[in-house]
Amino acid sequence: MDVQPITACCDGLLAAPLSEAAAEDLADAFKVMADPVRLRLLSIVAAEGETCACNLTTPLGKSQPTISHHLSVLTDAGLLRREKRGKWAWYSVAPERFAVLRDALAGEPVPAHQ
Amino acid sequence: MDVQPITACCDGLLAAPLSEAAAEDLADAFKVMADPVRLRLLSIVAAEGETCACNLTTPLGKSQPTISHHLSVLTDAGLLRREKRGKWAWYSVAPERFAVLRDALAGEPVPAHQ
DNA sequence: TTACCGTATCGACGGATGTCAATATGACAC
DNA sequence: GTGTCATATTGACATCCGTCGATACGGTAA
Repeated sequence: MDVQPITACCDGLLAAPLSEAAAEDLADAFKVMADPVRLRLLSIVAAEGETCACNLTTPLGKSQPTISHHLSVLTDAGLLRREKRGKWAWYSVAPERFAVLRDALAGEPVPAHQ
Repeated sequence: MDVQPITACCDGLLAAPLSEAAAEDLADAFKVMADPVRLRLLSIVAAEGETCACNLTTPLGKSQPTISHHLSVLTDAGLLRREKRGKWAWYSVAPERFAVLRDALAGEPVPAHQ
């Protein structure tokens, strides 16, 4: 109930002026990516495939509540999927979600400037 | 003296685990994008082409120091270029910089999952 | 049931950051 | 020179957010 739609935008923010609402949504999406612990969690889960949360607490040198918090943020944002099996929580990446951010950054074919 | 290099990463953060340093750099880059005012400034400058700062203060409903601050953040991050002509400051987008973020989000060809 | 374990939530703290009023800087016109 | 305008900087404030210890929840096993 938290996965924001990012409705308005998305021919790339460089294509046309963003509405206030669209800018808010996009900023929220980027905010999720704007933390080194979350980026490392994403990269580890992506590399491992489906990963138990128990494998994620140790390697980043953060406390268990902190890791759990970041995993929730990533899951709420739709970047990770969580599946509970018994007492373990298994995480995997939801790659569809990354396309939204990538598209927002597109906007131009990056011409060699000048 | 502020444009961070984002040295280590960049086959996409989904390709391989990020080092602590690479994650820090990438997170800093995303942090710049994680503000609605900055996103709107980027989109306006991109749409207008080269734009005078005087055209940017009014439409976002923020004070002149606030806009100036955000423009500096974007410029320091290498996303905007600033050129002073007389007493006016002209801004234009530096699209090369966006590729770094886009590449970091690539990592996978986004397979239709399941 | 009780005991233990993995995970999530709560509450509090501290640091980062967006914001604005006031001020400084620097350029043009007179 | 003085005055005015566009922009940048400073300083202070409030809010957001990453972090952790303590605790709660839920499952498994005896």
